[in-house]
Amino acid sequence: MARKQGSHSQVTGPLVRAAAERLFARHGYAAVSMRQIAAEVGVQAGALYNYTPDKQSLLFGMMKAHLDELLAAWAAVPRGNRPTEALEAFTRFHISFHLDRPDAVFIAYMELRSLDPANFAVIEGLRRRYETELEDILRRGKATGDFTLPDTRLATMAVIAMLTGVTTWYRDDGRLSRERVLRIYWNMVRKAVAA
Amino acid sequence: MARKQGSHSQVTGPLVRAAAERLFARHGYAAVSMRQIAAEVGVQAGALYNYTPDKQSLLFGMMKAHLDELLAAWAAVPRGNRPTEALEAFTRFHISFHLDRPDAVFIAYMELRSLDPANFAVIEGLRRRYETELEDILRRGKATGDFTLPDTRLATMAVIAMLTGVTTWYRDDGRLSRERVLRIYWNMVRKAVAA
DNA sequence: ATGGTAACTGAACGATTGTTCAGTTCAATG
DNA sequence: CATTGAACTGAACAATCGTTCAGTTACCAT
Repeated sequence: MARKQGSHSQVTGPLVRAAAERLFARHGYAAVSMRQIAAEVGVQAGALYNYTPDKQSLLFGMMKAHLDELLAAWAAVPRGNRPTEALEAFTRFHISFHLDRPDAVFIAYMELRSLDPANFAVIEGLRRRYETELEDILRRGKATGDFTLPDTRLATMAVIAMLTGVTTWYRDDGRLSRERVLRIYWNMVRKAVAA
Repeated sequence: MARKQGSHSQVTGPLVRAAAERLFARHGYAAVSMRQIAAEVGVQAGALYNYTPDKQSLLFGMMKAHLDELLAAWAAVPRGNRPTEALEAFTRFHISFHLDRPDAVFIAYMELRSLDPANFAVIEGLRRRYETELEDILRRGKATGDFTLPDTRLATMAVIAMLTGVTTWYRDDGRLSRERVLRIYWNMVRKAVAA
């Protein structure tokens, strides 16, 4: 046996990336073997190398794609001019985006150490660019007097940590609706940075 | 060659646990081999099995020790009666404790998925007990009217995530002193839950 | 001094790892 | 319908994995 019926790279390729993402998120990059990924796709391990030069590229590719998409999606979000409005937009965007992609988020935050130094530099740069988006909002709000922030960088990290934390406990079929979570978090953020 | 000069289990034992903790934190449980740990200690891989029945126990042991210590340390912290005082005590304790043990904290949060189901249940239970300490404070503060919290459980998770996030960026030789970080974070927490 | 035991070596084990590749089968083109 | 290239198998590769163990050495109580 060799090629399967109805097999196409346009079909198998996405399946490979999806299986890898799911498994990496569940068990961690180092704990997942190429054979496990292949089994999930329904293929032999060797076939994966039609879709990635190696295991590391599989990880790097999905992390880069995730961060590119994150930055692009935020760039497309309409936001008010005033810092408070921008901060609310960011809060709601960040939570929503992350809740929609729990696996990708988990990998992006947990598997940084599994990246080659060169790949790490790229991903770290993108992550930093995203943080700067929030930092800029906070800085503007501080300048206008809308926010009270002893240290803007620290506030940036604190808010991001708090928002990203949602992914660790939120369940779609849980006690709280998504909209309710968004509202409560926005309220906490608003008060935390309030003048 | 066999036994080294001056070798004692009281010396080597802690060295093994320290090396494992450092390496697990740096590269992840699955990515670290027993031979790497042994090399860090200056010993052959087989010698490690005088100090642990297997690799999994090494991980479980350090996570359990960490959480036991965390709960004991918090129990020993003097705190005021009023919810606001208790919350401040918790905030300062949590950050301080975590900044003192970056590796143990990292492992406790990242390697949950590397635990056997039985071990996971134990660790998860301890973690939950710790979260409940904060949740109780918030609940009391809500009852007395000191705090405004639409959802106590959500607030608990948000605050813990924010506080634990400190470990991802804080450096002892960094821009901000520890005391300054403590103060700023307490201010944000205070405002976030304020009535 | 000597025997016992604690601490360790070094080699080995079966299993599994990422990756390669010659060969096989299917889909699409002419 | 013949041919070509894409998609995949199945076996193999060297390396490494966690773990075991017989043997060797150093420490310590007697």
